[in-house]
Amino acid sequence: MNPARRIRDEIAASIQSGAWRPGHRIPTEQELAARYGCARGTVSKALSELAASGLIERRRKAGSFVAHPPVHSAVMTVPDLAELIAARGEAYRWQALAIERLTGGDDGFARPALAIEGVHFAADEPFAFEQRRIALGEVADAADADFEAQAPGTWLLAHIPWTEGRHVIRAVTPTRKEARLLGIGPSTACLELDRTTWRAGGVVTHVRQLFRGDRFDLVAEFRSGLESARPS
Amino acid sequence: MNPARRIRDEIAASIQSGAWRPGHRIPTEQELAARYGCARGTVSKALSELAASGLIERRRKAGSFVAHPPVHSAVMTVPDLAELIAARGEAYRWQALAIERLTGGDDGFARPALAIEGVHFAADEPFAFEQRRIALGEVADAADADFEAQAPGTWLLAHIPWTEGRHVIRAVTPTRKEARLLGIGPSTACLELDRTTWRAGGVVTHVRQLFRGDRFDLVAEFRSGLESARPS
DNA sequence: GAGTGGTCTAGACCACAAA
DNA sequence: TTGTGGTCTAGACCACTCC
Repeated sequence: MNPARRIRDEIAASIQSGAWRPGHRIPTEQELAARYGCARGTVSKALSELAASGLIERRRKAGSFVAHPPVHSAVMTVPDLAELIAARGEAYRWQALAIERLTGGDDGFARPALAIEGVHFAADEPFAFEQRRIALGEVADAADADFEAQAPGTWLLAHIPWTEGRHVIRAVTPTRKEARLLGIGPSTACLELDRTTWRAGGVVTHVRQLFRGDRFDLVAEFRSGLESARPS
Repeated sequence: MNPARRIRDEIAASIQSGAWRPGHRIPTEQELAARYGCARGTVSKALSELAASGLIERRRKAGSFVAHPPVHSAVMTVPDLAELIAARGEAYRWQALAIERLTGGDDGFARPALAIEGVHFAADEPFAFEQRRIALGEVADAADADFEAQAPGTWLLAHIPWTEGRHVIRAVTPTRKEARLLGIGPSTACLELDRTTWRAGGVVTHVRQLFRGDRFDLVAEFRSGLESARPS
């Protein structure tokens, strides 16, 4: 077995089993190198990985310590809707309701922009209602895309990879119009997902998606950061 | 500047700016070492960090390539409610409604177990309703804890650090009883958070929390995995 | 077979913070 | 001042996989 991996995993096991409590001091790199019979660089690599995963905290001169657990950091996978629905084995369809070019006005979003409204369908039933703005200053190509044929999220994913962003998730009661578009009663709870997406400091797009509460839920997982099996 | 960090950041910038598209081949470690005038180990460290953050993919003999972006992996912070409310500057209070020891029966949860129901208050108004089970086989100490005085989540966080788990988030309409406990109308949408928590393969606790939709929302952020500033 | 990443070594120097 | 982590080097060998 990999020496570095072995050191890393044994320490991680000591922490996760509760044998080493938060605040516990971990042996120094030199001590570990002697104990495992390897070079200090190898120990350093193992401890660096543990620190990167948040399990331990390292301070110069003081040493390495078991970190205090973060309150809860979970990884949530927010799929592209077209892929999500296809993965469920249902037919996916996007229907644009309105596409408008915004040049003036001020709603806090950059101009010029594209404003798009539409509905995502799964198996020919409404699944989510979407309202989006795209900053043409950041994504000039978007002006030529055909958002009647392709959902803007799918297009953006293919053309603007590696963005940063922020979601806000809440439960809301839909407006009458929204309930009608989603084919639900006016008091059915909906999950609202607000996502703002940046690249290099500039806002690329903002989208508000409204899901039928009875058809969609989000899943988030938290692990100790290690052995990151690829989420599929 | 750190050579390793400099290499890492320059490559990351090339990817995030869109100059290097997904699939683009990155120079070999040897080429980069020559270009930056440093040892191959330094380059290797930089590329390993990029690979760990998911920005690139490395294959032996073939080389390193810009990865295809994950659909969306966002990090969600799920705070301890006592801390969350204290951080808002409001008074926090926990009120237990029922505490029961389960020895028989079968609801899919291990026995013996503790079943707890209660309400979290912020500024003396109901904030969330909670139903929880704790597996006493995994957490024997919990039998002696005073869950009238302290919310079980707070106790568990202090006594069982470093767990793994899974959240399911959805929007629901509360039952009459739940609406009454939360002090809301029966058609106010609520955010439901179902969390199962493991340690070493065994389920430690399961909790269902119901939040007033008008008082609570979740935030999740996605970055490129680098320069992880600690979420506060 | 040959090129690439993966890992390890032994040593060195530096930066920083605690004592 | 001193102990600790942080980083870098030059070299070595291995493992994998594409050709």
